[in-house]
Amino acid sequence: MSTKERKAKEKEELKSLILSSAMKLFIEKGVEQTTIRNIADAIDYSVGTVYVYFKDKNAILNDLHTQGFSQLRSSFSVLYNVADPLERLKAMGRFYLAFAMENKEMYDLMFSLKAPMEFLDAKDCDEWDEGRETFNGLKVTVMQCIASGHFKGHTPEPLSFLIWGAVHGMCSLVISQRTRGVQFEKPDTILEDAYAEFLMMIDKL
Amino acid sequence: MSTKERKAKEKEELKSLILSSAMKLFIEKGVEQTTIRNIADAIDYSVGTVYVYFKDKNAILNDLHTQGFSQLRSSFSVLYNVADPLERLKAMGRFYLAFAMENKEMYDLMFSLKAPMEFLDAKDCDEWDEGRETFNGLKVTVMQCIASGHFKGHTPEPLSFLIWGAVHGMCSLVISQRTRGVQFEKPDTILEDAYAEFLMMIDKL
DNA sequence: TGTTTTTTTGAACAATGTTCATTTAATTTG
DNA sequence: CAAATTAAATGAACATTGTTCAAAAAAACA
Repeated sequence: MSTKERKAKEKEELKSLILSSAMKLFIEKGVEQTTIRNIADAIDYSVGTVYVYFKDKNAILNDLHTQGFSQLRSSFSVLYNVADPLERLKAMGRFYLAFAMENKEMYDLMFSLKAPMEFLDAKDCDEWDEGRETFNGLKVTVMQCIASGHFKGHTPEPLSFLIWGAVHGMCSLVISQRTRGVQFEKPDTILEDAYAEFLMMIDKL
Repeated sequence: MSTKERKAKEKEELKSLILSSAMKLFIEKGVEQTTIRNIADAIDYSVGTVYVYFKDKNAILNDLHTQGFSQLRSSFSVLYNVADPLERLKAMGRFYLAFAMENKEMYDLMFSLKAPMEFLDAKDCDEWDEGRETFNGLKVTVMQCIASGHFKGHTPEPLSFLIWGAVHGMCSLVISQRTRGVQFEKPDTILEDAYAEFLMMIDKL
């Protein structure tokens, strides 16, 4: 059945087209400001078609959210060449920060917006695979740090969560514009400077 | 002019009524799920009246946001009795965490949602007074810690931002449900446990 | 070519934020 | 106190959303 295969491929392609177009618009004008009609217009299909391929807007958001985690993982993949766990941990932080700053809207979708999580509710699923996997990557590294003599007295899982929180927190404050008007002495480099503090902190643990 | 005063008071009261009713609904059903009609219904006024007292929904959000910072400040006010800056810093973190967990919707409004910041844009204002004041409280404490011999080698402002980020980050991940499905060994106490790690970390600086 | 299946369509619906001419109530004035 | 003026409250109406679904168009099949 050649036609069946071709049709399946075409369906996949249209689905991808909707996703990439949605992503583009989300990045350009923000998630909430992008309407289904916008997406439909951009790909020259009608509104109804979008709903053939996606149950609702949250489904699109959820797919994009998953895609974002792929990107993040692939950006992390280089790190598995770094043998020293402490160095790897530091690099992970740097990569995480860079990813967040280069993909602000995406980051928001991945770590802040409620919509993708609501989609999980909808198919009553407590599991959030992307999150667990990403966190485990961090936890493993932290455990290796402990195994090689660092972080004396610390417990791996809560410490990993703290580290995640620290890096995420700084990104989140910047992206949600809560650093605005705070009038830092050096506003342009505050993230890098704070990350330098983070590195120093890690070294003292 | 007694009538003028009374009228002004009545206006203030109705404004407060709208705000408190909105807050209640936001907490009950979430910010996005609460409509202006809901608010109007709750206080037995028409939709139009709400718009007499507030320019738009973001204006309500912004007022509530400001109110939230009052609350947070007043929760912090006890801390100025704590003479030792390091102890005060630790207590600030604890209070911040407690505030966030007890007022999740409010916290979201204060530190994550875009709407209150968009309102600032609307009256093209780069200043975000609440944020600056709250951050300064932290910075002053960190500087006192440094003055009394802690945090050697660290720079006050970036370090303060890192600390804010760490505590905020953990709250934000919990509130935005990104801890879900991560399957912590002890999910119920992860925040407290991570906070204990934070305290230990502070002590090592 | 005629029939069946698949895909696409866009008008229609409900819900939401928002506006504004009109009505209602309160206050002031003669 | 009655008329005139001012202030406050109203809710129908509009534009914009997400979403649905019967109908039309296109494609596949026989």
